[in-house]
Amino acid sequence: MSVTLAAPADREKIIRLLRDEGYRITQPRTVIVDAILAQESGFTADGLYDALRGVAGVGRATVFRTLDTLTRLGYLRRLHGADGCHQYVRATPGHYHHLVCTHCGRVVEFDGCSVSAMTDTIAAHTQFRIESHNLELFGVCPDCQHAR
Amino acid sequence: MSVTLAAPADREKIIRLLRDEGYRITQPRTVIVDAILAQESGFTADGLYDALRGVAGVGRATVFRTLDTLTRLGYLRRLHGADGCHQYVRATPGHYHHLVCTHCGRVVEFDGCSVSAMTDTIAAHTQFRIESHNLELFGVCPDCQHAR
DNA sequence: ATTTGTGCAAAGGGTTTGCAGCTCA
DNA sequence: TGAGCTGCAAACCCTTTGCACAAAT
Repeated sequence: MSVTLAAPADREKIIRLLRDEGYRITQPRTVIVDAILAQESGFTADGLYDALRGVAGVGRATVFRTLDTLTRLGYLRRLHGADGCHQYVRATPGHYHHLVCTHCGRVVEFDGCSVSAMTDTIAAHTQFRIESHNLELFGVCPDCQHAR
Repeated sequence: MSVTLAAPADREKIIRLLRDEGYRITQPRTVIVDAILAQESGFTADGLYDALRGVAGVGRATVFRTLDTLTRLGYLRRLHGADGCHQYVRATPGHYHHLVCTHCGRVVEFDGCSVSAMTDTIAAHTQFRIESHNLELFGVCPDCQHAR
């Protein structure tokens, strides 16, 4: 199993991928990317929009469109569980599961070797052909456990 | 591991629990419970409202409120994955995971013995104290695999 | 020069709320 | 009878869309 802190902030890598995928590197997009990299934890689209309000004249639609793009590219993931079905977290393309600290919002990613073992078992029991899954974990990170 | 077809339809059990919890057994609530038990698969609040439209003068708000109540009592669960973040499925209180057929919508429940093994492993690796999780699987059920 | 992206404002979907009246216990 | 529940409609929140203009390649 591999476990990493979520999303090593790599502005250049994101911008390069955007360009490689045929997206233009516009001022609003770079501003939004920077704002995302500044987020300590999960965030909502509208929260990000508010954060940008003072800084630049970026429209709400552009925020939504850019979040969508980055989600498609794998640099963001939408979370659904616990509080709020509309949060984004930074992600590393290829890492598919998140463990979120419910106190400070810190996000840890882990890969799914044991997940696929489990889906195999369930497939055998149910005869379903399992095509996808959605797994999110919530808990308290070491720092927040000690800081009390 | 235990695997069951989701939610053996038990109208009386639900109504008894509602009463035990201090809820009144009103005509709209029973109509909504019946409508839920008639659902073959996942459904949306508004879909249920539409289904009731012709039958009775049940208001949209009441539908939402009742779905909320039944979710709290464990007889419904909200699904988030795949298509639509706003579906409900019938559930059995105490069973926490669902496997949904993406073709016919059939829902199978399974318990989480292997899930807790996995969360233990992840907790050991990350030092997080894991408090809750959200797991949904999507696939194709045996019937839909053969019917093609 | 072209094509893509943008802001704005309006529309859209889903859900919640306020409240007067109704109903179950 | 009275607390709890309801329907209605309006409000609300989040997200998407249409469109004329602006900016990146």
